[in-house]
Amino acid sequence: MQKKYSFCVASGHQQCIDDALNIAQVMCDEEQLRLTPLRKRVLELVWQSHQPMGAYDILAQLTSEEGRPAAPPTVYRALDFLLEHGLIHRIASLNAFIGCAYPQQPHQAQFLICRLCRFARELPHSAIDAAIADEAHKAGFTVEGQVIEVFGLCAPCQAEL
Amino acid sequence: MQKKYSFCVASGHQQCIDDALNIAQVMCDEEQLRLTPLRKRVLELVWQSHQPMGAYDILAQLTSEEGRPAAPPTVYRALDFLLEHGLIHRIASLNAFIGCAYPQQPHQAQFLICRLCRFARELPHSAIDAAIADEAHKAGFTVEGQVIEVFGLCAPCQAEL
DNA sequence: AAAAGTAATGTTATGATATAACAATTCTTT
DNA sequence: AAAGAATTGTTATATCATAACATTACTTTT
Repeated sequence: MQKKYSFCVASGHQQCIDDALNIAQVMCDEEQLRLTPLRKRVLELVWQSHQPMGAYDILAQLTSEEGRPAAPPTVYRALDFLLEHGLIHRIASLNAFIGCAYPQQPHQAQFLICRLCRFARELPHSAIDAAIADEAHKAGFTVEGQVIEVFGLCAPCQAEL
Repeated sequence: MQKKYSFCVASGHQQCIDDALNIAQVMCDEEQLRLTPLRKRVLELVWQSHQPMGAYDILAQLTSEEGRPAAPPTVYRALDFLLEHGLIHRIASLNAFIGCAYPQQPHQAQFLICRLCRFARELPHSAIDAAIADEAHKAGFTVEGQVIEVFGLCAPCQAEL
């Protein structure tokens, strides 16, 4: 059964997957990048849910649908490609990966992750960026990247308690 | 040779270590916690530098100074104790641990980490917290914890380029 | 002070995540 | 068609972390 997500339940989560794949395809076409069947399939698997997915979960899915078992480098290389071109993000504190909600422009992601349903919501260009830039500036620190992962309870899960 | 850190070079880094151990001792005395020799030694090792340190680095140090080799659970249990009581923090994106600069009051840490010298600077109660609280509130999200790790170049390292 | 109970540590094994190195294949260009 | 480059397959291993149970040490009760 397909898990339902409050924010995509109207159009159906399949729409999220289709959109992500289409955008990725267009982007790769434009930038002369090769969105191979493997890379596309891994991206699709990552998008199967809005919950961060582990590399070995992806591996297991690939193995189950191929005749032969896949090996870790197969998955990690595809993930590296997708990360490098901003199509997915890595959630460091979960050792997991999730589709990028805003692949159009390069950015550092920020997530609100529910500890119950594991839904990971990506915040677009929020005030958090500005606060970080400000703190870094005060310290004379040049920002190159960041890991922002906020854990807690999402609104729907709180309502259920 | 002892690595020098710009912000503690005046008093000497040994002062950082001594302070951290003293504060930990006082806190454990007050709260009836047992800062055993092992836990104290692990805390001291974590404080050997201002760079996040891996569990297996700590393990290697312990092994080299004991007659017998130490096993991973020995270190991880000590780290768990120190984490639980706010004496150290974990840097998720580096799988590493660092002494807490503000163990007096419970808090969620935020770090500026230099990719060259690996110095990890902990920011105390910054505007970043407020921005996160604000964004979370807008999303109806209740914050329970957070991982904030900013990477880039610290001021001294930029000056050297 | 001895016994019982609890907390901490030792020990062995294994789970979970990730990468190195090289071979084979496929795609692209010449 | 051949050469070169990129991708994927394959084997092995590195790295990070915990489960499960035995032993030791500390604390409380009697």
